[in-house]
Amino acid sequence: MINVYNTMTNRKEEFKPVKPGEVSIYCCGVTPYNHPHIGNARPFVTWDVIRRYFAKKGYKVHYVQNFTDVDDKIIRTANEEGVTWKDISDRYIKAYFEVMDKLNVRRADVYPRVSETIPEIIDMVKTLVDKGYAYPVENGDVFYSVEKFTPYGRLSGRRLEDMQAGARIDIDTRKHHPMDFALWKSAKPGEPAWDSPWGKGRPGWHIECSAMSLKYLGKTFDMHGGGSDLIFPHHENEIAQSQACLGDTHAFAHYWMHNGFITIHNEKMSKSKNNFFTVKDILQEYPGEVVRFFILQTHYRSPLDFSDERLKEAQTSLQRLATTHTYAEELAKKAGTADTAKEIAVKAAECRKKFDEAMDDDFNTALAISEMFSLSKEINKYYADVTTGGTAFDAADFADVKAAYDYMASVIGIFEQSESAADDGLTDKLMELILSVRQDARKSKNWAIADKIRDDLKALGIVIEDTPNGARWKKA
RNA sequence: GGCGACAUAGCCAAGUGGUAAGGCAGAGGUCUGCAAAACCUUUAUCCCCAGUUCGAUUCUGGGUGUCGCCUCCA
Repeated sequence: MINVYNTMTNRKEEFKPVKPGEVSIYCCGVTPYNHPHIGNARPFVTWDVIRRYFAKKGYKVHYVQNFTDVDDKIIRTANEEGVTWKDISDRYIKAYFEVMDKLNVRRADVYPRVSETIPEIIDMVKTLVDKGYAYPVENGDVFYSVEKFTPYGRLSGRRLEDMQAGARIDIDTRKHHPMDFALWKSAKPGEPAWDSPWGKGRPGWHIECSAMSLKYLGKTFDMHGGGSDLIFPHHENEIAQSQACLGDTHAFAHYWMHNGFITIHNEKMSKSKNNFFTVKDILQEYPGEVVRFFILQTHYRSPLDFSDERLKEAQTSLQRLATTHTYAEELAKKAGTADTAKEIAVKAAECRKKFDEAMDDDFNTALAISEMFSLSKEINKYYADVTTGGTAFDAADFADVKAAYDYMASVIGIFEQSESAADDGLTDKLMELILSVRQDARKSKNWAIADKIRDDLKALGIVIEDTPNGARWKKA
C-alpha cells in the first residue's frame, strides 16, 4: 500500500489507481528559454524516483511531461537574439535532456509541446466559451471566468474574496473579475500565432497542460505534479479549465503532489531573483549522481538548501555507498557454499522491507536511503570478514543480499553510470602493470617509489588502496 | 493584508504519545610500512510559554523566528 500526500486534501492518502495495476502521471515540465537550474531539476528527479518505484511495485507507468515551448520569455529571448522562438525552445529542450540524462532521469513516455497541441487547445477553449465558462473580448483575447467555477481555489486553499484583497495586479477592465486569466492571447507583431475562431493568436499559459494531459492521459488520471509554486495559479487554473470543460468534477488528476523549493541561503532559488546555479554548471564540478543523491537525501516536500558544502557532503556519502557497491560486485564473482551468510541475508531482507515501507510512506527517500546505509555497513563487514579469511563465503545467500542492495540503488537511481570501458580495457591493463611495479617496490620496502606512484596517480585522479589481497584502484 | 509551511546535535536530516534513524564533520581505537577504504567506540532532554495526558519532541492554544504562495517561476 502506497500512501501519498495529496495537496488537494492536505493529507496523506492511500493511493488507489484509476486503472488497477497502472499509474498515470502528468508532471509540469519546463519553459525552455534558458538552461535549467538545480531548482528546476528537483521535481524531475523526484518524479523519476516515484515512477521507478511504481514500476518496481509492478505498476504499468504512463508518464507525461510537457514543454511549454510557446511563451513570453521564449519569444523575448528569441527577439533579443534575432532568432526564431523555435530555435530557442529547441536549443533549451536539448539542453534539458543533456543534463537530465546525467542525473539518471529516465525519459517520459511523451514530451508534448504546446506548439504541437494547438488544435486540442483551441477545441478546449471553444468548449469553455460555449459552456459559458470563458468569454472573448474585443481584441481577440479569451478569458476564463473564475467566478463561474464554484470550486475555484480549492487546491490552493484560498477563497476568491481573499485573493482580491492583496492582489496587486494591473486593472484590466476587459476582465469580468480581476482573477480571470487568459486562455487565448491575440497575436502581436513578432509573435508566433495560429488561426483560431477569435483571430490569430496563441494559447495562454494554463490551458496547455489541461489540453496535453487530456490528450495523452484522458479525462481522469492518477497523479499531477510540479513545484509548489505551480499550485496557484497554474494548477488551480488547470483544474478549473479541465473540470469545466469536461463537465465532471471528478475528472482530472486524483492526487496532486508538489515538491518543495531548492533554496540558497534559505531563499528560494529562482530565475527572477537571479540567485540560481544551472545544473550544467554544477555538473562541471560534481557527477550527476551526486547531484541526484543530494536532492534525494531530503524528503521531496521539504525545502532543500543548496550549497557547495552540501554537495560535497552528498559526494562523500554517496562514495561510501559506492564503495559497498564495488565490494558487492567483487564478492558476487566468488564461489562458495559455506552456509555462513544467513545472518546478513536476514538483515538484507529487513533493510529491503524497511526501505519499501519508507518509500510507501509518501516516497520518503531520506529514510529509504538510511536503510541503504544500514545494509551498506553489513555488507562492508561481511566483505572484510570474507576477504581476510575469517568467514567462508556463501554465494547463494550473498546473491540475495546483493539483490537487495541493487534493488535499493535502482530505485534511488545510483550506480548507473559506468566509468570508462570506452578504451578497450587499456586503462585496466595499464593500471595492472603500474600496480604490479608498485607491488614489487613495496616488497623490497622501497616506500619512496611506492608512495611516489600512489601520489602521482592521485594527482591524476586515481586513488590507490592497499588491501590484504593486493592493491585496488578507482577514480576519485 | 489573506492563506500556508517549517523550527530536532557543530552541520544536514528522518521520526514517534512512553525519554530521539541515518549522513557529514570532530574525538579515540582496530587494520596498514605509511596512507586510503572499512570496522568499533563516542557527541541531543527535539525554539519559548501554557494546556490535555500517568507521560509530549510528537496533540491543542498562544508567542517568537524563518520561509513560501497571493505577479512569471520547478
